Amino acid sequence: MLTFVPEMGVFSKTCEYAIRAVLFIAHKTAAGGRVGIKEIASGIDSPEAFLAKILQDLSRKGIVQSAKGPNGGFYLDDKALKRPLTDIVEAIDGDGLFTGCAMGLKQCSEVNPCPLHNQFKTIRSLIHDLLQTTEIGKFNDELASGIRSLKR
Amino acid sequence: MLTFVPEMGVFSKTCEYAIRAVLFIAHKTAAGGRVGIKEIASGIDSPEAFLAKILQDLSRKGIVQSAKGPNGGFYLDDKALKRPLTDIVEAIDGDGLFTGCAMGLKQCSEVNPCPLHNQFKTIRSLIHDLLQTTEIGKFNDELASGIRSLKR
DNA sequence: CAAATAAAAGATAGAAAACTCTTTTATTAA
DNA sequence: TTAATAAAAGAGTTTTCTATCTTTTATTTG
Repeated sequence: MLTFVPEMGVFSKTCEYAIRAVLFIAHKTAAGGRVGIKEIASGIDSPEAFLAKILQDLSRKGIVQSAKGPNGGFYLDDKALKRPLTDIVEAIDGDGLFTGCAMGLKQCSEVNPCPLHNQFKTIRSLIHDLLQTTEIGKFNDELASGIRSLKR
Repeated sequence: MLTFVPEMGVFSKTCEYAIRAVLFIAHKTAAGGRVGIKEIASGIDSPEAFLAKILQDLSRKGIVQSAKGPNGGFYLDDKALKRPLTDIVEAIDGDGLFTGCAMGLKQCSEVNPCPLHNQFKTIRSLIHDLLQTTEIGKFNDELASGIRSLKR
């Protein structure tokens, strides 16, 4: 019997944590300063050690900035604040969501289309446009005021 | 280092195979008859044993019909041919794609929205509408003529 | 400089998804 | 009624993804 039912979100779990963490860092450090892994993990309700690995990765890729030692932590420089959400998604999940075939065909294209090719082309580009036109810093105010949530 | 880059399609791999297999069975048996697992697996380029498990599951759930023994195989009755693609997706992946939060929040809703709630509500319902309004038998002609592909 | 702090790095563990193999059951037809 | 066929069922294995733990490196402050 096939008993598993995947979570099947649009993004991987790693990517979900990544987006939440980056938005959390963005609004927490908008006025300067840094925020530590403990506070981030509890602020977005994620496993601390796992999130540490994810942020390590994002830091290496320049999506977030970090500093070691006392008063250290994660933060975003001005450039990072203005990056689109696509940068996070592509850093973690790659571009499969934007370019892949819904039915898993390797060579699905205009000349060799799967049955759902045209419809999903539209949907994929909607998702891409949405993420591409949304800057990381966009939600800072709504997060500060509490009308948007990053946990639960 | 985080070295993995998930495939991250919209559906699980199991579900991709399921959709392709069901559409294959639909067009192969539109004029009556049955089609065996070997022919289906090679027709959609999927691992045979794994697909057998998936079809077993779909058969139990009434999405496809099957018969054992010589001249046995899989087929679709009239009712099954008219079912929407959502039935396949929900049978395999559940409804997480249609109802879940893009950022993985358990209680994301109108009153407790994640930053992407409104935008993804639109996208999720677009995907649902598309699958809900598309009957399994819809592609039979295009598949028969070869202008749509289920492999590669 | 020593102690404390905090992220980076390395190594490993656990869970879920993807996939395989073997045995059993049902059906057909010689 | 036996042999052949083909799916169903059961019991794995492998791979990938998610998560944890320990050690190291860098930075700050007393």
